[in-house]
Formats: sequence, C-alpha cells, structure tokens
Amino acid sequence: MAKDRGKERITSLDVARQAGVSQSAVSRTFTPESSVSAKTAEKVRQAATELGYRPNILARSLITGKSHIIGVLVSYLDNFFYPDALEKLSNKLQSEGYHVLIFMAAQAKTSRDESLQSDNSDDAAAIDKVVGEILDYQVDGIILASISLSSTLAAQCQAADVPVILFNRSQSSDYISSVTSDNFAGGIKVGEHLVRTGHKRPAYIAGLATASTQRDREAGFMTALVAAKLPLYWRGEGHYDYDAAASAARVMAALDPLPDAVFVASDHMTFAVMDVLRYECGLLVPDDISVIGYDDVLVASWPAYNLTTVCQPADEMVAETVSLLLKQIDEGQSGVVRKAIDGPLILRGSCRTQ
Amino acid sequence: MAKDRGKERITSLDVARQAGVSQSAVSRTFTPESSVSAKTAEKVRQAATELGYRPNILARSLITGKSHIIGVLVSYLDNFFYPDALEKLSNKLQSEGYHVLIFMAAQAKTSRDESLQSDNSDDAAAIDKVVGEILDYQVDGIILASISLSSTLAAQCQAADVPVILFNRSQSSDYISSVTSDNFAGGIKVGEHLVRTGHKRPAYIAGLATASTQRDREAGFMTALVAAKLPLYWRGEGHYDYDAAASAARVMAALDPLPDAVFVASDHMTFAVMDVLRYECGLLVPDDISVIGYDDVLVASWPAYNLTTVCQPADEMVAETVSLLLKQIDEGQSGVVRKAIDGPLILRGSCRTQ
DNA sequence: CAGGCTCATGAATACGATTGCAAATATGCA
DNA sequence: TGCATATTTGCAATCGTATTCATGAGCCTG
Repeated sequence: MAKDRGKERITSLDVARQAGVSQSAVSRTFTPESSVSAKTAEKVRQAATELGYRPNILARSLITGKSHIIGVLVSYLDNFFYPDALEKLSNKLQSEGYHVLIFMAAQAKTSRDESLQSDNSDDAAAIDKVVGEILDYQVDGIILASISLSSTLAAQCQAADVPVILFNRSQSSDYISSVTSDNFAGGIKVGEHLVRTGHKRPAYIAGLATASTQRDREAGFMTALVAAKLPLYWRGEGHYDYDAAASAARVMAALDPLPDAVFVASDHMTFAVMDVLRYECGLLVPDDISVIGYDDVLVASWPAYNLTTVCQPADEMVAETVSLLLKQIDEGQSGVVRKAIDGPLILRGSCRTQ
Repeated sequence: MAKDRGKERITSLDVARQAGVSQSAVSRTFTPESSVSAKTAEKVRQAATELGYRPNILARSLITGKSHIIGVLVSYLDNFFYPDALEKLSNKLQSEGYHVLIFMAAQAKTSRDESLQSDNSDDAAAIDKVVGEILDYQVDGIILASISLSSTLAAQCQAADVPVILFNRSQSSDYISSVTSDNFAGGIKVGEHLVRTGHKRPAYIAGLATASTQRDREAGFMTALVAAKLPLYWRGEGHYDYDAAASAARVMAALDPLPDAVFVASDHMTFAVMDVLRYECGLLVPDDISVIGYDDVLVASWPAYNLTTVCQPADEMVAETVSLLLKQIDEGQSGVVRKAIDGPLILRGSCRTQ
C-alpha cells in the first residue's frame, strides 16, 4: 500500500502481465490501425487504467522516428501579434496531434536592445545555437516566427530532413518556405489611402531594417506614393520597438510644418507614436496628423487608440503555416513555397477620411 | 556525393566508426563528467562535426529518465501578463537547460466565452485531458499558469512523480505548490490607498469567480474597507474578460451618484473599463472617477492609460517558480510550498491622490 | 469435412543512446 | 625497471515501445 518510492514506472510490459497478454498486444491496443481483437483490446485497456498506464511517447518516437513535436522559435512576445499567433499556432497544431516546443531567441532583454542598432551577427549566432538545440529534440518541423536563418543552419535542417517554415518573415536568398501577410500590397493600400484622402506630407516610421516585413511594407508604400507623384515628407526608424518609435515620433513632432500623416510599420510602434503625439505634444489624432499602423492587433481596436491599420490575418496565416508544414512533413520537402496572404486596410478613427 | 534520400540519420555509431573508437567513447564525449581522454574526445568531436552529428535527446531521455522538458499549460494569452510571464519562464528554464513544451487549455475561443458563466466542469475535463497529454511526453515537471487542477489529476501527477507548480493561482484543497503574488496584501493596499485618499464610494469589478487571485484580491480589498468602516458602494463582475468588464462598466456608469473610485481585479479588464468610461460615457479619469487595476502589465505604463495598479513582480515570480520546480525535480517532492510574493502599488495618474 | 484464407497473437529485434563492469592502458613511486 | 594504482576504453545490457515474421486459431465455402 505504501509506495516506497514513486520510482516505479509502469510500462507496457506491466500492463501485458496484468492483462495476461503479450507486450505486443498492449502496444497494438494503443496504436491505431493495428490489428487487435476487440476482446484483448478491452482487457488491455482495463488493465491499463487499473495500473494508470500511459504510453511513453519518447520511446515511441525513438522507433517511429516521429516525435510529433514542432519547434517554434520566437524572437520576442511584446508585440501583441506574436502571443496571438503563438496561441493560434499551438491550438492548431494541438488539434492535428502535434505539440509545440517553444524557444526564445533573445535570451535576455539587453541582448535585444543592443542588437537594435547592430548588424546582429552575434544575434544570428545565438539563433543558430538555439536552432541546434531544437534539432536535438528530433522535432518533426520548425517554425521560425519573425526570425531569419543563416544559410548554414538552413542547410543543416535540410540535411536533418526537418522542414522549416518562416512565419511572418521571408528570405529570398535561401530556399526556405515562408508564410507572411502580403506586406507589399499592404503598404500600397496605405499609400493609396493617404493619397485618396488628400494627404500631402506623408511620413514613414520604419521597423527593423533587417526584417523583410519592414522592407516590403515600405516598398509598397513608396510605390503608391511614387505612382501619385507624392514625395515622402519625412522618414524615421523605430526598429519595431516601442521606445525607439517614441524617440522617432519626438523628432517628427518637432518638424515644421508637421507631416499631415504618418504610416508606422507596426501597431506596436504606432501606440508609442500616438502616445507621444497626444500626451507629450498635445496633438490631436487625426485632426493634426493622421496615423496608420500595421498588424491590426487587438489593442488597435480599443477606443483609446481606435487605430486605422492593415490587418494581418493571423488565423489564415496560421492555418497556412500549419498545413504547409504538415504537408512537408508527410510528403518530404516539396520545394520552397512563399505564401503572402492579403489583408484588408481596416478603417478606424486615427486617419481622417477626406 | 548525391544524397539519395535525406533519410540517413547519423548516429553515435557512425561517428564512432569515423573516429575509429567505440560507440561508448562517443557517448562519453557528449556526456559531461564522463571519463574520456582529451585525445579521443578531440577525435570524436572532429568526426562529429564532419558528419554533422548531434546526440538524440529522446534516446538519452529514455535511459536517463529525464527529458529536460517542462510542460507549461496556459489558459489564454490575451491578458498581457501571460505572454510576458511565458517569455520569462521560457528564458529562465532555457538557461537552466530545460525546455518548454507549451499547451493551451482553451482549444477554441468560443469554449472560453461559454465557460465564463458556466461551472466550467467540461473545462476541467479538457484540462485533465491536456495534462494527460503532457504526462505522455515524460516531462520532468509541469507549470500551470492560471489554471487549477482536478484532484484526480493532481494525484496522477504525484503518482507519476512529476512535480506540479501552480503559477499565479493557488489551490488550498489539494496539496499542490503554488507561486502567486500576494493578492490579499495587494487588495489591502488598494483599499487603504482609496481610504487614505478620501474616496467615499468605492466600487469593485471582480475577475473570474473560480480564480483564487480574484478571491484573494477582493478579500484583501474588503478587509481594508471594513477596517475603515467604509462600505462597498457597488460590485460588478468582469470574469477577467475585456468585453465582460466593459459591460460591467456600462452598468456602473449608469449609477447615480457615480462611484468615486473603482478597483478592477486585473489591468486587462481595467483597460476596458477606462475605455467605456472615457469614450462611451465621456467621463474623466481620475477627475470623475478614480480607477485602480492589478498586474502592472506593460500597457498600464503607457500614457494612454497611465494606470495606477498593483505590480505583480513577474521576474521574481518566475524565478521563484523555476527554482522551486527544479528543487522538487532534483530532491523529489519536498512538501507543498505556497509562495506569495509581495508587489508594490504603483502610483500613476488614474487615481486621484487627495 | 477438408482446404484455403484471413486475422489475431507472441517472440524477437530494433531504435539510439547511457552506463556498469572488466580488460587494457597509462601513471606514479620506490 | 617493476609493481601498484589510476584512468581509459570497449563490451554488453538496458530504457519502453513499434514492428516484422512465423505460427496458430478461426471462418467461410464448396
């Protein structure tokens, strides 16, 4: 009755003995599509619950070569888009029978702050190290959220035959599949909207220079402006960071004349920009200046910001990412796919409409 | 040269052959505190990098009985406290050589909405199911964030000899360790502050009724009010949900006279309350009504809300959780520990100070 | 009822590592 | 140099499960 030590693991062999069958029978009972008679399956199941037996997934993985684990590497979670995406990713994968082993790229906050301005070469080294750790766990696939991969690591994943998908970032240099929103198209939408609504002095606050999302959004935006022969009035950099964006906003607010509109490359930065404009400079949005963001995170819809922004359809992006990943897992690396999902411009109150 | 199929896994045996040593030598090279001569270790390491070998952690876990995986179960991530805590947890565990297998309790958003009002018995069943899945992965420990555990499952974890720690929730009925902020003390601080600053008609908007954090915060708050012989003017329920809190705020705003202060059981709900008060009712905070929240999430410090709130020290809570968990892993279940970490009341602009 | 067939069963092996044990080699000291 | 001791090294067993293979039982059909 007294359990001396909780050390006693219950194995399939224990269940087999209890049920009076072979260990194979136990295994088959817990393996779908295996041939077991209903009778023995019942005996086994009963013995299993009596003993509190649960199959050891690690041992199973060793044999089958499939761990049903997906490694997810995220650089940071303070941009609200990522917790949301992570939650959806996890749920989706969970419902497909996979599970998420999560890794953070930025070990310490400081390292990220430092890397804002740097060429993040040591950042890249850190990421390579972490991806190595992920591979050690024999994951069936890897999802990198807003992170790029060195060519050598990409090759290594290829060699290990584990598919990699970039989420919300793309990489043209190497042959890695990616799922993003259509950032170029989104940028165009913003530019065209500002033109259409008669803005004359558009400004832009950029995200992290190394990020494909930043480049594409800006490129789209500029394309629309150029098409309308409207010059960019001012450009600042916010590195996808709240504080950096606030600094940029302060510089911008000192301009005379003030820009009459600013497109900020992410909602998260946009909150900083609006906070500075309103509470430090006493400006009104959109009366004094129109503001448009990108992502459509939940907070953007809150009345405090009521932000006009481009929607990144997280649900579709996640669905696409998961289906693409599972396809590559099942059928092997089937060429690189770059999916860009279109999202609408959500009109709210932060941008005047005429 | 041409790799027919990427199927070829590289094992320690391959490395052994390449290096001209035994397979054991390879293993020892990658096992700290093993006795290998520097010379062979070097040969092995070289062969390993040549072949691109990485030890299979799953196989290792099978033998050692330690997976170095911690299962983390989170109910939802839309309250910003949790992404932050999760990031810190993951980083901390990563630095200790562990990794996080993440699980979501709420499969679909809808199920959560439904469960707001329900006795969440099917919610509990879902959680039990997920905890079962976690156990299947032979995790070394489990962290439950804002989730409670059925007694049967608690017993099952005990039996499986895997330590469980409740993060930001406690459970007196069963013998499970927990780490929370000192919610009772926090509630008292809020109550005393409102009394001290001369508020006369305090209101309270409660969180999820089943949550220990809700109960403790309210109990502390009421204790302070009772001590000052100040009756609670009004009480509403927000279930830790933005929309529900907004509804409660609408009811509250219709009161005549209006409460002169409201304590909201979480920052996340407080944002909803402030949005309703300001943008639907045209009220001023704190001129018309003081507002105090709980958690001190990042957004609370943004000028748009500038929220007076009780700080939940996430860093300390995480540090305590991890050290407690690792201790229980190393030394076996060493009795139940319930840690409540004190956090200060952060004075900002949402509550008048005289 | 015999023969052929399907289907369930158990024995044995494999997955990729760790580790106790014993043999082999290196080291220390007189 | 010789012997005792310390350190490496390889062999083999092991972790818990999946899976092949051969065998036996059961079923149907003519």
